[in-house]
Amino acid sequence: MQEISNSELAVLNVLWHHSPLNASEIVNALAAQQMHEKTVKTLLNRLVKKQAIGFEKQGRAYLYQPLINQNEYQIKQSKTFIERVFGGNLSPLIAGFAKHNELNEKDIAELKSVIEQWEKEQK
Amino acid sequence: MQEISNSELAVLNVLWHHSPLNASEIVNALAAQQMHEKTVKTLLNRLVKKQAIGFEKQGRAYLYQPLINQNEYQIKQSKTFIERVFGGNLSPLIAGFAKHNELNEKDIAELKSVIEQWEKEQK
DNA sequence: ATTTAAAAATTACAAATGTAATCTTATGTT
DNA sequence: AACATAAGATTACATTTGTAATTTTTAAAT
Repeated sequence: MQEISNSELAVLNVLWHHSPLNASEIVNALAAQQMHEKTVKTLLNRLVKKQAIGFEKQGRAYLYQPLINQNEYQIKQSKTFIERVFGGNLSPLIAGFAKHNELNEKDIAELKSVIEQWEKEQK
Repeated sequence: MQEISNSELAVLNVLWHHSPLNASEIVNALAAQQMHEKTVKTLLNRLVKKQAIGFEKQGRAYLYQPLINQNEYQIKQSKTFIERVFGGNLSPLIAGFAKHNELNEKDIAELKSVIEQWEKEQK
């Protein structure tokens, strides 16, 4: 599948959060990001063309829903990002966040739990 | 400053690894990624225009070096990425990596050290 | 000094992207 | 049934990006 652009992703994020939704509901959800209605419609069309979302007719309107899985998308993008920006090493990202005080209590707790889980699985 | 594109970043990464370098040295470094010489030259020009790199003349050739800091770039991009893809939460990224077995011994060790460091600083 | 070859500068060009406006069509209303 | 209106479809258009080719300049060799 073709790449999903940044602005397309904003639309997709809405549908990952809650779906199905019709176009005007999506427009409303994106009003905060001051994205114009016509722009959202364009992006919906492009996402359909890219087979990232699908729809079914509901009266005059369409009901859209994602066709790709958010978690899969996230992990794939993460790998690509870390490859591109960090040469494939994850930990510099974490270290960078730590250094710039971007980590909070909750992050640390979750990191610990991830580590614990990982170690359990290594048995 | 304008955004740095993916292919531009590949060039910039070479210079972050070692600089200053002249164009043909950079071309050589990128030969592995089968990037055409002319393409590299174009990207060097664009990076100069974007003020991401600078140069000084050395004979007929230019010696290029980065003008922006890699760590700063990395943290900024990381924040943007995590905002865009994970809605701002770091830990799902790590958890995702863990779940897909993308974490190795070394990553875990570094994560632990980051956590330790973080806790020390919270005192 | 001339020629040449290598560097840099300029130009090219299609595809993707951001951002809408306009056109067409189907549906709800009167 | 006619019509207004709202949805979706199509068109628009400048900018960015990937990927080079062509042109111009200039230092190096003879």
